[in-house]
Amino acid sequence: MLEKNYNPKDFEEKIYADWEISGDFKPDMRSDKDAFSIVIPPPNVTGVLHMGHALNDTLQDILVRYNRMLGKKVLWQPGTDHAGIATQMVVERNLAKEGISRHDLGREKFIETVWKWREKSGGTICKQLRRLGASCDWSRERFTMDEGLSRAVRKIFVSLYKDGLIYKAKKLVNWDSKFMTAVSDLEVIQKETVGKMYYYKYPIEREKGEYIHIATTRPETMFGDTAVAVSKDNEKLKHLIGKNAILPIVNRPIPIIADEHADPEKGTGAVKITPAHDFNDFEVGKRHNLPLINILNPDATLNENTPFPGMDTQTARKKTIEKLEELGLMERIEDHPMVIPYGDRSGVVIEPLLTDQWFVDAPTLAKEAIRAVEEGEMEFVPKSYEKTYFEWMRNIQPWCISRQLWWGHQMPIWYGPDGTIFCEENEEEAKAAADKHYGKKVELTRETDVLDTWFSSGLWAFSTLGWPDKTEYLDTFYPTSVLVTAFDIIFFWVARMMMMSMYKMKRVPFAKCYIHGLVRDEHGQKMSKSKGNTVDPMETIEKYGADALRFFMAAMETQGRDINMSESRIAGYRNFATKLWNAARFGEMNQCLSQPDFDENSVKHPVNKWIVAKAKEATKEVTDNLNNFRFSDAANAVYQFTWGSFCDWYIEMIKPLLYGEDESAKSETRAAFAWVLDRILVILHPFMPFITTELWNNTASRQVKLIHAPWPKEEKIDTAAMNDIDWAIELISSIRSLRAEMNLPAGAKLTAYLKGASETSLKNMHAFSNIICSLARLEKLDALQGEVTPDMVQSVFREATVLLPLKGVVDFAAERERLRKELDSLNKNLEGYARKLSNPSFVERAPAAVVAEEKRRQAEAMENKSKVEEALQRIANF
RNA sequence: GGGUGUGUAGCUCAGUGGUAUGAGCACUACGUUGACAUCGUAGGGGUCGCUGGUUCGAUCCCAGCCACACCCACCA
Repeated sequence: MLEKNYNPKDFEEKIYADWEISGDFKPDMRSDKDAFSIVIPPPNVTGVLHMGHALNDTLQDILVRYNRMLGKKVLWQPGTDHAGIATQMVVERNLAKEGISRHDLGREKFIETVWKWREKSGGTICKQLRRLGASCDWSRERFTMDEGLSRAVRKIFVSLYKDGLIYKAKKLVNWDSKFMTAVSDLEVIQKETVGKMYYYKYPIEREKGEYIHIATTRPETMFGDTAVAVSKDNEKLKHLIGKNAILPIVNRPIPIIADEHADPEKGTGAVKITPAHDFNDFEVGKRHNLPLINILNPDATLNENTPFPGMDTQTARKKTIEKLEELGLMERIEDHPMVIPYGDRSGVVIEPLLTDQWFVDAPTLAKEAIRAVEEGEMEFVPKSYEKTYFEWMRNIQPWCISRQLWWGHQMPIWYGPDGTIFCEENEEEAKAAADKHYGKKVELTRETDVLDTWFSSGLWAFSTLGWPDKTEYLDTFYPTSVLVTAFDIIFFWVARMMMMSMYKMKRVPFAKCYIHGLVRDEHGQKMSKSKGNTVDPMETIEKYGADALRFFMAAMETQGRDINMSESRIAGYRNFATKLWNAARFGEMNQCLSQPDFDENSVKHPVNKWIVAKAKEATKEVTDNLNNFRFSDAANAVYQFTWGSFCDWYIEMIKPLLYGEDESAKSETRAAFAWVLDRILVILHPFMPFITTELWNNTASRQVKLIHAPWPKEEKIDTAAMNDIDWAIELISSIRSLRAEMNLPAGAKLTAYLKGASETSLKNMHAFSNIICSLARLEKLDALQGEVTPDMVQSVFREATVLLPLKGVVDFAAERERLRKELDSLNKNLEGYARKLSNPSFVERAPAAVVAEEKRRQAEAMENKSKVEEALQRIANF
């Protein structure tokens, strides 16, 4: 017996454990059906589940469960990401509590500590994914730092290096002074701030009283200036070109050069050029062969190339200004809106810094990645994201992959005594290569830099399947079927996976890429810890059940839009689960048992025929929409059917049958009920796996587990049977509504009321009374088939127009006006139809079906016109 | 500066070239009839951002405008 109340906590975890223990998430490798695979976007090993994961993983689980029920070989490959900076940060923070820094431990010990930490705390998010119901094959769980994946990383790295696609270069990079590492462009967040613009002047060499006026937001960088640029078209300043300015305080002469970078309209028209600390200036420096002077230490304090070694930039800025003021060179300071780059993890200002770093030749790798999308080998859903992807890929810059961290994949690079680079997959090979190169044994030192986390993530689609080994899984599941991810990760991950996969596998990593939005708070604000508007999915699950949260995510997921969190809506879907639970209880109480040999096509009673047809219609809608990644439409179809058709109408309509005397109708109805409930459980299962499984297990003894139950194949839908009752429902609804409008006493029979009505009104209700008779039949629910026709319902509406004014409910004049307007509009339409149909080119050239449709519409409009005229006629009497 | 998207009921959002059968929540009235008050029945509530154009007909297509959001690049 089912419990009286739906209480998800009673069974969700138990059911999940059963699936996992029974190996229900593992693909059936012996099956000859198609493969379907998804690799999970690996959450950070430090992560805890947030609503974004809940959305992302719910969508994947829906696809995975649906395809599993289609009988395919399904693999959902799970795992976590080592998340270089994030993880190192967490562990360092823990150490700091004990007063230890990573430098106290040393590299090796520190890495050991990270591994230990991961053992202990790294599994949180995977546990939480289980709670959500994610049907990943956990036996295949991977971690980007696993030996297998690390091997893949080394192999790709060496291959890229040997193909000349990875190189070392001294370049200006984004430097994070907190972690003291380079970061990629993507890891830099630009933030709007109101800063200051400083105006001051540099004296001109050997020309007393002559100055060049400079404007800058960062005066302290002047010690790295190696030129001042002006535009050659700048009439006011071009006479200075070729002369030298004297850099104050340090009294270093620097040339005044002509460069198009200097915009005469901006600032003072003259730009100080600091090639080692500004990306634009770096380019100017290259054009003019300027020296590069680095003025910063790795921790962003000034170095010995400045008068203020060891000082942080803010203090140095003040000092510089003071000095300039003392020298009488400072002119003014203004507020200035500007954008300052910050590290996305560290939150500190990112400094452009000149260092040796390693780069991937992204522009070259991007070519194939672009082509694959252009030629449709990989499709974005929604398609509009293609544009974003192309835009980024076509303007891609070399990707800085080296990080001066400890936690991550150490680069497979060894240096010989003279600095010669040996890039091999392991130390032995590097040594061998070095021996060969030098003709003798030499000592090698390994590069200490580690790789950007996204380097290993880029290989995820094939490294998790066993590459570089040839494995059955790689063979079966690569390329994967679809990648599901949020738009903010397109550049970080999707683009890199595409590049890496096209490079090494020569095939796309996934056939489709479904992009969803972000989960925001209920007012559309981005969720963030600092705003305090985050909602913890675990708490939501605790309160409403995982099914309710999942269904919410599915029902809200319309392609390409962000989702606003709404607790009331989640509660609504919990209520939906309750509704289904109670419907199942109703079935149980009425002995509606699933019958194995039941043929749903053999039902006789109109109500049963109707619900069977409706169930098939809903199935088709769910199927079609899931095939097209239309999650909300799919979820709504099953919701509407279950609540709107099955619970609201079917159950009410079969009560007289179940409580009645007709035994054959009764047994047919019981079986039909059970069949429909089973159907609901099947098509709802991908969305609400827990409650459906619980009901499946408790309403009958089953041959198959619901998780493996076959998804219904395409079915013929008896539309005639469906229409009969659909019309009846519309009819009943309209009559109920009418009753309310007429203020009938509660419980009064409409027929009784009509008996008491005046002759005149009854006269006008000829058609209406027909419907009342139909209603009477309906309530008995016999001989229903074919009794209620669209015409009857039409007449209800028509007659209502007349009836309502009678009772003073509707304003007569307004009603007349409305009808006149309708008549006008119909006349206009009729003109249009007539014109179109008398146009020879339309009649001759348009497809026959279109012309027929036009004629049908014309006929319909004519009919409507006469009805409206008739109504107007009648209304005229009142 | 470049790009993308959004503007529909009180709120959050679906949707469509043919009178908006819109959904959930909120609201109002009535109702504890034997699945369900985590419920039922009914109701109120919309100039579908503004202005033009195409069309017999536009909320939907096109153009312009207004407002908002996001992404990319830059600002000495």
